Amino acid sequence: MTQETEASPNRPRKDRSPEPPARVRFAPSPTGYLHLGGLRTALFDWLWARHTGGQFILRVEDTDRRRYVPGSLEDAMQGLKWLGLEWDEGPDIGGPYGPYVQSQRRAIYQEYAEKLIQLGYAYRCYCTPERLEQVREEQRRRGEKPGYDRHCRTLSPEERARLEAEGLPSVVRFAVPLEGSTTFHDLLRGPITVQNRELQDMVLLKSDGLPTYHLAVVVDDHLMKITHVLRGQEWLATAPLHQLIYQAFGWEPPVFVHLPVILDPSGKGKMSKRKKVVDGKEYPTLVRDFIQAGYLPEAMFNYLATLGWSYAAEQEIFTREEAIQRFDLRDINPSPAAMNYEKLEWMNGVYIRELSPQELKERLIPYLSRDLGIDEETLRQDPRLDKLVPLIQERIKRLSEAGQWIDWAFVEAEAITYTDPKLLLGRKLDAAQSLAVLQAGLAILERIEPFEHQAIQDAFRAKAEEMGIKAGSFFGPFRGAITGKKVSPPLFESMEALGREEVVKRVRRAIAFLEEQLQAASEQA
RNA sequence: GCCCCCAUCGUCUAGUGGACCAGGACUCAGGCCUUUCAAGCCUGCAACAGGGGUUCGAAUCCCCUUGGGGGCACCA
Repeated sequence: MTQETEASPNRPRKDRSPEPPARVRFAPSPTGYLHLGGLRTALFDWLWARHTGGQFILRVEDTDRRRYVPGSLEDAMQGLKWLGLEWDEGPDIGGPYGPYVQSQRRAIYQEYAEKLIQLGYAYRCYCTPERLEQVREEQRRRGEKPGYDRHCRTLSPEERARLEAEGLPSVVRFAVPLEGSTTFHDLLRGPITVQNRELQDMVLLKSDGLPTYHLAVVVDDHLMKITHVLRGQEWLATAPLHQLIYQAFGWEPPVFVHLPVILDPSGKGKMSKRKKVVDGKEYPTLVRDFIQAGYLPEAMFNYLATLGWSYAAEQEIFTREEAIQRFDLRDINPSPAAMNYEKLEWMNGVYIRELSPQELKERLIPYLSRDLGIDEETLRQDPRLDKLVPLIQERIKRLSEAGQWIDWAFVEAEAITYTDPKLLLGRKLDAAQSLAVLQAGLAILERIEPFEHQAIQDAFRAKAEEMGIKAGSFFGPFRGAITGKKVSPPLFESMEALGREEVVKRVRRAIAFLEEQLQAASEQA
């Protein structure tokens, strides 16, 4: 047994001092169903929490009431649970820093917004959406960068008092320094500096009293003692603003980790939440659709972890525990990664083959029930399924493919049609020869004891040799007769699973069909 | 348009100045096995975007160009 040495390509990366327990959160907004990018962010969050022995927190960022999609929070929680990402604090289980739903924290944000105003880092703005749009329109026309013109930033106290007395609705905006620059640190990219003049006086508190993301995320991450903020790269541009808000409050910012976006399979463009169509093929992007398509959570876990991170130089397949042990935020690749569905499929196949047949059967049942129209309990009791599952285990890549491999076993003989004229013909055999083969085989099938795959196969091989026909050619007509397909699970095991009665019935039907064909052909001649 | 980020086979990646005429995986091609289809095994194709530096030495450090991505809301 070779010990893993320093020179091994699978050695752990750099020696690093152990990290203190981290507090990380996954903060979905219930504005749509959970998609792959969100799930990967959650996975990295969870991995880091578990690696450091810290906490993984679920927080709901529902501050946009207009875009709320009913059921999306439940969808996100289901998706996380499906992948095995259990959270330590969250809206459903509570925790020491609750509530974990932002819409229930209004008063907190208002208090902190007020504090910023008092400190001079924020101001009330009374501009109407119409005026804002007009300003942007003019800026665009002049070829300038569109943005708020800071009209209300310089209002005199008297003017403010007047507008306030009129009862005008207002928002709270952050007062970005007019000069200088702001530097924040991204764990993967190092220090990033931007000129303050590039920044906007973003809205912190909306006129409906709810905060925007910028205020809510800073306040909550601070109050909830979040140590590492993992989020999509789309937040990189506003990170300087967040840095300024931390500074204004006098708080220590967390470690920022902006994760690279996941690109669609073509490699160009972020994967959208909708199903992606590339080269005429439709790909799932929502977690629920991946579940429907029959991907295993352990395969998805493994695959997703390799999108932007790698376990070891020469090992693609690894367990949850191994991932936890080696995962390090510093090893995340900052460049965007394209989703590779073929590799996911391959990996899913690997995990399917690793399952015990019993386990696979259990996982297959919901899909088979759906696709075959048979209720789950009936399927569970059906002894044929126990024989069939091992036969398809190394043939399916997704659970949803099982139905089309074994549907023939769950229908009446009459439902098997032989409309494809080649279906019942053995390789290099004509109709008459194939008929003779079926008749010879039928005689065996009717009386062979026991009705088991090895015995049947031995008898068939002997008969084929006797008739001077290659075994493969001899078997072909039976495959067609019994399954109605050119491609099927191994023939003799399939026969055994179906049982003598049904097998004989189907072979007889096939013989009758071929006889009819030959009859019609001779009449025509 | 402006700002920011990124850059190794088609794709995911290993690689942190010499052990690299660049390793693994998916895909693809060929072969073996074989009752179809798979699975498995073997072999092969295939990359450091380009140009300048720094250095005895650069995939690795710096600059420019090019390409790709992200962002520019009272959305997150």
